[in-house]
Amino acid sequence: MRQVPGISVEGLDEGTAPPHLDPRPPPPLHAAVYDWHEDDDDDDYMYERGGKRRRQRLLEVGGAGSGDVTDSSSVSDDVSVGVGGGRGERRSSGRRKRPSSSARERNLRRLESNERERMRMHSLNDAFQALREVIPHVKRERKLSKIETLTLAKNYIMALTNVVCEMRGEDKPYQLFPEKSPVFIKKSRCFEIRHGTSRPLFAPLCRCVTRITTTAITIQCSDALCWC
DNA sequence: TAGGCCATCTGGTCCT
DNA sequence: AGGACCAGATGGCCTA
Repeated sequence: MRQVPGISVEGLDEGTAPPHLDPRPPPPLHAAVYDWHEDDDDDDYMYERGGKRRRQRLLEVGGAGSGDVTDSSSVSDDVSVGVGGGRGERRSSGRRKRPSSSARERNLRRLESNERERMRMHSLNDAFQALREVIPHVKRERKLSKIETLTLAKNYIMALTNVVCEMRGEDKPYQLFPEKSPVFIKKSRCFEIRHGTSRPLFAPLCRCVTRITTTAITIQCSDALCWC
């Protein structure tokens, strides 16, 4: 049984996530994965974008360190493919004018920025994982998505706050589980939260069958909506 | 096979 | 000025 401060939770297994869900980061990428080129006149630079797995494949196939990885499906020469841009701005060309610093300098700064961003996202994912581990939800045959994690955490906090307030004889501050919710959990889920209350409590927490007693909050779901 | 979810890259903007 | 933050773009993996 997993212990949560003040609350014990049943129905959570300690199984690990499937291999494909392993949150650990892959080894850092390096400059060879970029298909960026300097023209002879040293005025322009180009680079290729894409997902990590593709670049990892390119690393394996194209040879690390070559700095000249190519692919038949590569878009590095296809100027119709956008190259990012933030805050709603769209770029129509994959070829951009380089600023005053050299392409190599700029590429180095970009790599450093990428590394920092990766680390930032990894720490964010670590926080998500830590949150998943303290949220009571059903059997972990499937890892909670980020949106599910946030929604469940919010609802969990609200439900517990209501329980505490009710135990104190105060009004419950939160109206839980409105009719419409943007998040659904697709599989049937059932779990039980045990806590140390001294008197029975009953609360309609959602469309699920929910019962709060002196020792437990029991929630059973037979359909798609649960804690969302 | 389409859609969901995710990791990563990227450049703009904000903050210290 | 440099790093953090943000959101769009992209591509890979998985599941229904």
